[in-house]
Amino acid sequence: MPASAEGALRRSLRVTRIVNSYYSGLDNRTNPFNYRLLRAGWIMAGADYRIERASVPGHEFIFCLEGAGYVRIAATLARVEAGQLVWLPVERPHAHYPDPANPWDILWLRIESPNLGRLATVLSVDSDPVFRFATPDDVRRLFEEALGQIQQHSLVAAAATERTAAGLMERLIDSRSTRALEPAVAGHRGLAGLMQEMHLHYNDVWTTERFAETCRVSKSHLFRLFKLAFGQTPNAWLRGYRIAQAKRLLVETDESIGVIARRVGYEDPLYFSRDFKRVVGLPPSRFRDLER
DNA sequence: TCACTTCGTCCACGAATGCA
DNA sequence: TGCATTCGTGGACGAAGTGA
Repeated sequence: MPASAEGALRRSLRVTRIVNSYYSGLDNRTNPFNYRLLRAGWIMAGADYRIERASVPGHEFIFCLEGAGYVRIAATLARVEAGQLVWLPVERPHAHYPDPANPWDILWLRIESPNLGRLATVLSVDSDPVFRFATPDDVRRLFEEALGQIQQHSLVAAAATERTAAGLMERLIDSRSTRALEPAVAGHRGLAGLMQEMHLHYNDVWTTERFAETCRVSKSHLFRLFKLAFGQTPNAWLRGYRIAQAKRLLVETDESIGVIARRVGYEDPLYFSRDFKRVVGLPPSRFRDLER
């Protein structure tokens, strides 16, 4: 039996072991920094270990050391494998659990910061919460640093946590930056600008002329460039992002389908329903019922 | 660049639901 | 029971997207 298969089998038979689990000793009044590390821990999960919660404060970051697992936030279900990180905005209903055939070992952090929600939006965390890295060991070291800092309950440690959290954000942003794209589009400032505009103004009216003008290229070159970088057209990308935002609003709010359609950029609520069903497989109203 | 295909929007209509 | 509102479906047409 290969070593990797043997390791997976051994993990699938074990019971869950909480190796470390720490709480922060500093609250909002005593911690003057932007990032506040609320909790951190290390878990060697058994096959039946499962976390399912409606809401807790902050954002949770899980780094998979070995094995594999799954996370669910709103309607997004994602598989996480060794060396990958998953970002969970845990103020919303969420769940995470190991792959029973190969349960994961994870390091996890729960961080609170006023800017994390906006950053999550910019990085499309709702539609793609899993981050992959060229050098995952660097990310692992940041988690280990944070585990050491949270045990100290001092301002010096809180300051160090600020640096560690900022380093983690830098790596998350970097993993989704244009540097990760094909060489032909790497560093294309127009395309980077277009992506930033699309993230910030996804609910505006976008025409092919606006895509091209924002990217500062011709229409035909825009389609070539975009497809090379993302494997789809600008409108297809925008549609996926809008549907992801709509899923979130359907679960989090009581607004009507028509209001949500307009909020995410669909001028025609009827077309939104048709598009939603085509992408998700359910009409918006049915999706909302099931998710609640 | 251009011809062809696919997509997005609009309109009309019907079903389901809530309310007076 | 009738009316208003919300949501879903189908068809037509112009705009967007693709490939040579």
